[in-house]
Amino acid sequence: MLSKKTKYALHALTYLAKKDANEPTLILEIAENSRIPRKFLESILLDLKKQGILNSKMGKGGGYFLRQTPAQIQISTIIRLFNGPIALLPCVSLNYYQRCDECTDEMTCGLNKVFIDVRNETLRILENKSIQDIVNQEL
Amino acid sequence: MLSKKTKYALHALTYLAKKDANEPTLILEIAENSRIPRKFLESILLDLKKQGILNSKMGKGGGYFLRQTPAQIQISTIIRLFNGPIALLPCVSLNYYQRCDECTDEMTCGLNKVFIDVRNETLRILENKSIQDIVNQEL
DNA sequence: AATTCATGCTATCAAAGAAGACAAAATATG
DNA sequence: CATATTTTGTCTTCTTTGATAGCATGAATT
Repeated sequence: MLSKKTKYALHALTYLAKKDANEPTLILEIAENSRIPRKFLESILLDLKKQGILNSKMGKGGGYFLRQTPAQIQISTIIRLFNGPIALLPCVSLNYYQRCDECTDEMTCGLNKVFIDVRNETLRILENKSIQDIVNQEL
Repeated sequence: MLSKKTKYALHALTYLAKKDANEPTLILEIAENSRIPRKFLESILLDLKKQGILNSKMGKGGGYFLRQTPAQIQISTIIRLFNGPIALLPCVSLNYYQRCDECTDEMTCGLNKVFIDVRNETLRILENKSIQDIVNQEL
């Protein structure tokens, strides 16, 4: 399951995607409309900024706004960022690979093989979904 | 990601699937060969027994053995049992449904719609995988 | 000076992971 | 038949980890 953080991130991005990308939106506005704890949301938006997905402007008239188009922001990217690996086992993760302690030899591990397969198919699905798809569903 | 418990369960089942289903296997044998903490494994096997996937025999010559064929044991079943929902959001889970607090109206939530889609496709993959598939990979 | 983002720290809570002690059941043996 | 041995079953506790959330303070812009 996705963590709340991930869900909040997706909600916030969807909210921003529906607004004019040239007008910064206040954190507070996003927080209230998307029902996200304000302080928690701050750290989420900051992470998104560091990843180049959002940009922000300080001072009066400031706020956050999209730096990429909604169609460019893949859901898989957001999940990886806030939820970690998409793969179901560390030993089959592309971006967060880690050896399994139990497993002597990955070459002969049936679990490994089967879950590489699952990962590939899952990625095919998730990489075809973007924030734009979420927005489209809400119209 | 799958919990260790889930991974252990899959390993243990794979181990048992490779043995004669009529001869009970000792917990200790499974634990050592699959590198699973013994006591932790006990509780896992017990859960599998309660679900009708395994059966056990006490006393000398006792142990655990499969009650279903490896092909009958779907990986999705084991994941649900030890890892919880397969869906990525509580509001799109078939077996563990829960409303989202943030979300006023599921009908208009774009996230909901998109992740129902993801869930359906994920299930299509996982329900086609069984313990037999893992065993086959190891031969 | 007011507004807004940026950063770091702390507290809380729940769940996962692991291990020990003792109980119950089945079998073997004399 | 009685008892010892083997093996699973149950219960309890401990440690570790991660998610969630809130607070306090600093820095930048208008």
